[in-house]
Amino acid sequence: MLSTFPQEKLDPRVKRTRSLLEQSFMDVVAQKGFQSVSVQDITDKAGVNRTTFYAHFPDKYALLDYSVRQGFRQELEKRTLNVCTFSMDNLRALIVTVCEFISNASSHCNPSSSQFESVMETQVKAQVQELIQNWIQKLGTDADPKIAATAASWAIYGLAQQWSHDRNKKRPSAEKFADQILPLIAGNLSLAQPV
Amino acid sequence: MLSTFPQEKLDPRVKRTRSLLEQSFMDVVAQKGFQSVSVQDITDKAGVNRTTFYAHFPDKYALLDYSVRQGFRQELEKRTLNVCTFSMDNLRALIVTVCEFISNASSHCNPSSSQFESVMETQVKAQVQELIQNWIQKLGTDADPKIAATAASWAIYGLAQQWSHDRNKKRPSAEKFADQILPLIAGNLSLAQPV
DNA sequence: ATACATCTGTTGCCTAAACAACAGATGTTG
DNA sequence: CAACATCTGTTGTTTAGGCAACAGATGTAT
Repeated sequence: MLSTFPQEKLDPRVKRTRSLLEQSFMDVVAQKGFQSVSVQDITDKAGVNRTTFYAHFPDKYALLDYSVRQGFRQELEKRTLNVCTFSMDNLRALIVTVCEFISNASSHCNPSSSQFESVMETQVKAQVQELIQNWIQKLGTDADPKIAATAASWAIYGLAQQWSHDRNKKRPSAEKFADQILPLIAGNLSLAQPV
Repeated sequence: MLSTFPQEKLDPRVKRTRSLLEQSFMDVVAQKGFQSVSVQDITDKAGVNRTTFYAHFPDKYALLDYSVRQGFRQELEKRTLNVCTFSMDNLRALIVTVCEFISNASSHCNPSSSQFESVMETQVKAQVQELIQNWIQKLGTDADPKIAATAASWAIYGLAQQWSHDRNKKRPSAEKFADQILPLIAGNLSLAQPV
């Protein structure tokens, strides 16, 4: 199994605790909003001691980071995009994944603070970039992987965000939208000049 | 809060582990049947170390006991039958609970070994008896609580089991059936002669 | 302003859970 | 039968998590 995100073998207790905190965090944030949630709220709902929280995360902002990162990672794993090589179909699937992830997050989270959106952007872009860079390197073309991956990840995120903010009745589905911008993004990948 | 089943304040880790084992046990038994399931199967699915299992239960038979006991207890708690006094409505609700619990268990568990049914009978009857005995004692009538509760719990379980085994198209709903046998059971309670 | 409550990080001590490794039982397959 | 695998309980050691208690920050209502 070669994965872009090789998850080290963690103590089952650690996996369990983090998973409990993450799930509880999602629930309680959806209910009270991010800012007004306390560490106590999170650990109470998770059934975990408050001290244990601080053994894993410095504060609730770090848990926000972690949750978004894990959430997006799981979406990639669902579609096995973490264990594949480049293809137009996979690139298309990646774009759809980003669109839907942003869309779900902003609808599900209440109210979507700028805190939240900033973390979303950072984490999602970082993972998209890492994935694409990995694709290009395995292709062995003469494009500069870092340049191309950066451009593509920013473009994808920007377009996906614009799409998700679009409240127009005629907004296309995520799939249609992905088809529409696919050539543009693919261009980013192949046209990047090596340094 | 006066409850028939006062649950001591347990270490959250203990509650969590037992709950994980119980849930995993239900899943894996429904899938492979009780006899062919190993302790390893249970702990693997639960994400718990095998050694930890033995810290809580001597063997899988003990977990079967525990799971059935807890399962039925939770059904009682859902309907707040663990924190109430006697009334015809509550007695009716108790009968319905037993009927549905047996019915669900035998349909959900695959295949329902005699092991399993025997444990069901023991655990459910014991709890029904305890509950009814408690009701009678609080009433302060001259009926002998132990005698009456024993008779009633056996009668309820026997009738509920017969009802659940009934494959007739005209079998009444649990509620209708409870109405039907309610006078008979109530008679058990009031007519028990003191020693 | 001040008293009261709640939240935040942090510490030291204790207990539950993970893990590896063991011997013995059971069980299948050639 | 013998070789092999799998399961069962058990032990000793290490690590994560629970808990009580702390000082300081923030907040809020009188």
